[in-house]
Amino acid sequence: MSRPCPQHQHPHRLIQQPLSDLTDKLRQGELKITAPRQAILDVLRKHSSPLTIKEIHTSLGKLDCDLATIYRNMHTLERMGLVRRYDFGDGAARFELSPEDSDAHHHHLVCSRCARIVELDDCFLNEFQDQLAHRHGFTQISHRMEFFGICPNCQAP
Amino acid sequence: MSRPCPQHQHPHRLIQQPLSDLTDKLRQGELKITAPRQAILDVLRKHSSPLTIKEIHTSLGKLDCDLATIYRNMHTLERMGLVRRYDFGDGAARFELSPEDSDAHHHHLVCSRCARIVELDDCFLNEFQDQLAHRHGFTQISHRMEFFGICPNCQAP
DNA sequence: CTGAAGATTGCAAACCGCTTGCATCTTCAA
DNA sequence: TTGAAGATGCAAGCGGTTTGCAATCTTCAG
Repeated sequence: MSRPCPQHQHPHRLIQQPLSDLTDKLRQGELKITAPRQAILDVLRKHSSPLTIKEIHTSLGKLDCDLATIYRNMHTLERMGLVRRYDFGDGAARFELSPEDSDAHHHHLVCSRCARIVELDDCFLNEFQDQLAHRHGFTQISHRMEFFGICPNCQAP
Repeated sequence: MSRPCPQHQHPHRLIQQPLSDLTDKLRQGELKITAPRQAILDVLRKHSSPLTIKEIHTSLGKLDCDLATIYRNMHTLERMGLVRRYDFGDGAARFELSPEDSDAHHHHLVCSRCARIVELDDCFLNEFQDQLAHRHGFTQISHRMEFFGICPNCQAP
């Protein structure tokens, strides 16, 4: 199934692309380069796991823009493929930068107590998902998968 | 991976247990047998795929109980293991009767346009999930997985 | 460099699914 | 039959998210 190669454990997490890269992508998408936009992308670049809107907002610190602005920007950036949205079932969407390889994706192991997030290897479901689509006549197939449990820190001593 | 045995395609969908069975389970759980409770279970027994609270409410028809009552009951029934909760990411929880084999579970293929739901075979992730828990030191591991796509009916003609 | 067009923002109000406090009603064991 | 525990209806409230609108900012052609 997935390969537990240690070097591959967190491959595309700390995304290294220079800011100019992102700026270019914004321009390509006919998006204007605004302070909130840049700051949001900055925050996401600094974190390795998905953040909620609130977390993004507080991480913005000095540049304290409106929540509605962040919500709107996350939609825009998602539509452009720059960020990816996750839903861990606690009622708040989370976002992280898309990996450079836009076809790749991965899943998460989330602690139900402290919400610590472990990023897993690249997904191994693509082949299965294609079979499924074919069998049931579906197109534009995709999937969501998350794992939940109690992380080592949260297990009673 | 999963076996596409046609007879097994929708094995535990139409749950056949007589109502008295459910009644017994309610009693065991020290739950009182009330009209809304019975009606909700009735509605779930008549449907093969997960229903939202709204759908349950309108399906109740004549017995038009309060939404809060349904919400509260779904919690209770879930805690008792009588129903299972699903989250397809559209912001509304969905519920279906638990299969008789309470260890078994399955996943869904959901049409992103019309919300048609295809019930899939029993899950094949248990082994993988256990490996994952062991590798990362997590306990009480569980997972969610859903597939999305455009169903045959919704594909442009 | 400037101004106009259009995108973006902040603010406030609204929305939606869901939860909760409270008074009243129902169930069920004794 | 009766009363305690549990369940319901109603209305208010909550958290995450969306939206209408007027003001502001980015961009680019001139």
